[in-house]
Amino acid sequence: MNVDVQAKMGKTRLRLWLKLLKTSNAVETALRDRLRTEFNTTLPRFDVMAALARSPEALKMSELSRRLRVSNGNVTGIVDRLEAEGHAERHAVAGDRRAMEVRLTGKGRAHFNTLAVAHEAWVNELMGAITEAEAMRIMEDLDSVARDLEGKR
Amino acid sequence: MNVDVQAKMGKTRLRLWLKLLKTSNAVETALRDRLRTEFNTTLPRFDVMAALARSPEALKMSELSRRLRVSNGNVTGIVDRLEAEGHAERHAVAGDRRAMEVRLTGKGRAHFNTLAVAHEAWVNELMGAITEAEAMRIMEDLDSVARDLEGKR
DNA sequence: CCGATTCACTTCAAGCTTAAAATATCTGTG
DNA sequence: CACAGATATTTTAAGCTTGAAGTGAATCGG
Repeated sequence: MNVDVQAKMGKTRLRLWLKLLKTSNAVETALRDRLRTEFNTTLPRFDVMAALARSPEALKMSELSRRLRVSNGNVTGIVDRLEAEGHAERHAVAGDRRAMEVRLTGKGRAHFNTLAVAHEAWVNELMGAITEAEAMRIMEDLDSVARDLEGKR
Repeated sequence: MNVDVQAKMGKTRLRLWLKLLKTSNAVETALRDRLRTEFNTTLPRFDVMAALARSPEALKMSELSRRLRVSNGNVTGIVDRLEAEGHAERHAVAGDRRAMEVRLTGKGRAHFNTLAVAHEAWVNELMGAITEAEAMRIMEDLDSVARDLEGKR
């Protein structure tokens, strides 16, 4: 590829990145605001609850950390708060005294169901400008980026 | 639109959102890591320096806050750190004793130029899986979402 | 069985982020 | 001019996030 074309491509990718970041920040901010004002909770807590709700089994702290791609210390703090709210609980793991497993309480599960319905509706509203066909195509393109990044880690 | 088709569309948008979030988090995390390990700085500081470098005039704290879409208090902290590093400086604004204007120092401007070159190369590398044509199309789609969101605020 | 290493988790320090309160200053109205 | 309200910024409290250090427990090679 000639040098000028390559430089132009580079600028296009940079613009795409800035737009991607701006859009996802805007959507994320809207979701955070609504979780806070309507349900007095946060996105990290929602994410942890979602991981727990999706799993048929209780999850160990380290497994939560791995699935959500956040540090162990981070999970400690979020689960502390979920526990203080009565939405999750820690239990000892039989056979490994180092480990703790986490599960939603009944109250936590009920609360999450409410949150999840609202969350899905919000996302639909916020991304309403995207059609099914566009969504499919963008997902394919993003997949290629994700696969690429996966290799780098 | 019939109810089933609508529900399916909703799920597709939710999946798109999750993928968008995952991809932009992955790219952002890679950029943060590199800024930290290679230049001992952070994305928020880079963003503030970029805003200052792009502007021909010094910017007031409130103008930085508006452009970067972050709170006033946030800008106070970031500029404090840039100032401590010798990369930026505050000056009184003639005619308004409440206001402060911020500008890059010579050192800050030189440092930013280095950062900006590396940053653009990193973005190109991380988003290398996207072609020019794909980039243009995704940007159009994201624009429609952004315009939509703009109206809501 | 013992010592070294790895593993699971928590704690800590530092930085980013926000909303809300606090300060100081400015501006328009009577 | 007085003063009410608007503006510019900083401070504060709370939460999220990370990397690194710390604690205790499991495991593995000898």
